[in-house]
Amino acid sequence: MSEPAPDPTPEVAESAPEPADHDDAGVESAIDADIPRPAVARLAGYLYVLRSFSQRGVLVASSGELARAAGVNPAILRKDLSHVGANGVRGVGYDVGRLTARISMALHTDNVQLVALAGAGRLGQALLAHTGFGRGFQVVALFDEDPALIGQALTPSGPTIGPLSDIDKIGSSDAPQVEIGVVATSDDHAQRAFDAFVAAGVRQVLNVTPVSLSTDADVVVRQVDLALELQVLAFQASRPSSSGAAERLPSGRRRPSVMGEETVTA
Amino acid sequence: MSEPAPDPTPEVAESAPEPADHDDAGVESAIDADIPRPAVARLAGYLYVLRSFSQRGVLVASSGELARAAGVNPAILRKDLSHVGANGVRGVGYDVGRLTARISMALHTDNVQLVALAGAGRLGQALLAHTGFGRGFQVVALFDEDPALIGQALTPSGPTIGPLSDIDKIGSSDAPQVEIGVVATSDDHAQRAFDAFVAAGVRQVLNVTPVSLSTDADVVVRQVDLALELQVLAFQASRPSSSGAAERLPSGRRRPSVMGEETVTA
DNA sequence: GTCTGTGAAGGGCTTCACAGCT
DNA sequence: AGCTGTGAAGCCCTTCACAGAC
Repeated sequence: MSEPAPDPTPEVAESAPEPADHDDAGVESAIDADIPRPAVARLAGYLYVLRSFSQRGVLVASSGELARAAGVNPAILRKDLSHVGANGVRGVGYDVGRLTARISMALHTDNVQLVALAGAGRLGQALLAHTGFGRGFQVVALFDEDPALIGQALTPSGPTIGPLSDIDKIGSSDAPQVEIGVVATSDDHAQRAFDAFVAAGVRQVLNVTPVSLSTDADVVVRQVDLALELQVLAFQASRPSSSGAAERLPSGRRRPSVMGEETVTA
Repeated sequence: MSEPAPDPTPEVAESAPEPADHDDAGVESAIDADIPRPAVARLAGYLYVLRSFSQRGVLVASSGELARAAGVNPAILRKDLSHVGANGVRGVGYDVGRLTARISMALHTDNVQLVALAGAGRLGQALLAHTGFGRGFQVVALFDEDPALIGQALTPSGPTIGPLSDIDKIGSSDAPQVEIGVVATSDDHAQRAFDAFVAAGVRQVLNVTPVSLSTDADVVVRQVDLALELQVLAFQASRPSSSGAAERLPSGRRRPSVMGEETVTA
């Protein structure tokens, strides 16, 4: 048996103006936050898959279909969904709209989170573009040390870039409460921007610099280093690829990981 | 999916049959590639820490110092270093220069790896800037679909941007052998760029789009999604911070993870 | 019959703790 | 005494396999 038409056709036909229909039939059970961290990362990925399914007009999907689209094992997908109290229909599958709503609620993506971004360089701008999607984030403050950038606005309706010394202003009572700070500055300003975020009361920070930030405060820091990912990839290149045969695979074999997903298809 | 040229030439960059027991100044012992994936990611991070130590004139560092700077547990740092055959001096610590060389060799960072980048937008440019450091990567090919970018060069000495349809040219014999492909395009071009990379013989791909790439070929794919990281961070925000007390910590308490490092300092 | 939900098994990684060298 | 290197314990997560609902 071979792969059932891995459609190399053009991407999603944009001719499906699918409204995001949120119909929850009394979804109420508040799920505990005892979701394993790797599962949280995967659940966020399922949201993206579900969105594409919805745009294609798919109303119901089985765990197998979702898993293949997300590049994970069907069993772990079902287990992940069980963490958010998903209600699939046996013998049928999952309702795409309802499942989307369920995961969004569990990940608190249904409420818009306010983000402050330190570092408006290329990486910061890339992040700004990716968050603007509709994923539940809104960048309400921008900071940078480049004099050419200070005072400008990257988006027509977006905030004006201020110097890093203005980070403390997001802690003032009249300013909107920023939930997440992103450190995308140059390496030598990363710790300083981070300290300012902490002083301003930000409790979660995404650090996209290679600098390891340190603090005494109660802050959750998540670090993503693109160059480090390249190094990890380069190392795995040198690993022997197991059996010499195999050009085709009877069933997709994937090896997922926390977030730096490693999908070895062999 | 037509392989223009199968890979009859498996290039074994390094073949080290037997570990050498004697290592004088010449670091020679070949370490087996049985390094756990999370350890590889941390080792790459240690390189960054060691570089900063070296710049500050530090010649010797203990596992405790290195671990604090890297934000990890001292025990796991020692175990990570044991995987690369590190030779620390008991009662003293590690020689910064020697340890750097040792890790670089183990991660194959001592040899420059050639990279092809599809997608020269903000994210691609950010990656380009980060790899240019001296981390052992060189971007030798750039591709994008934006007519305004095609034909231009982002760096004075860098390659000229070509259309995505030119990706197959990196597979030609006269072109330099690209080891790693990076997919940083818009979502609707990601799979296409990926397929082109695979057809051109690229065996490792870093995917920084949220699209889950699928293939039948023997390719290692690593995915990093910045927006997904934000969602994971936002979720962990809502977790109860365990004990209500704790403003100070007697000893650093860290919770490391694979790569999306989560450092809860409490 | 199909597909979900989940207990149980299995594996990998982190942490502990201590032996051993300097 | 101080610090490294490592076996062993423990934990978390993934995978398997099957009972149960439609």
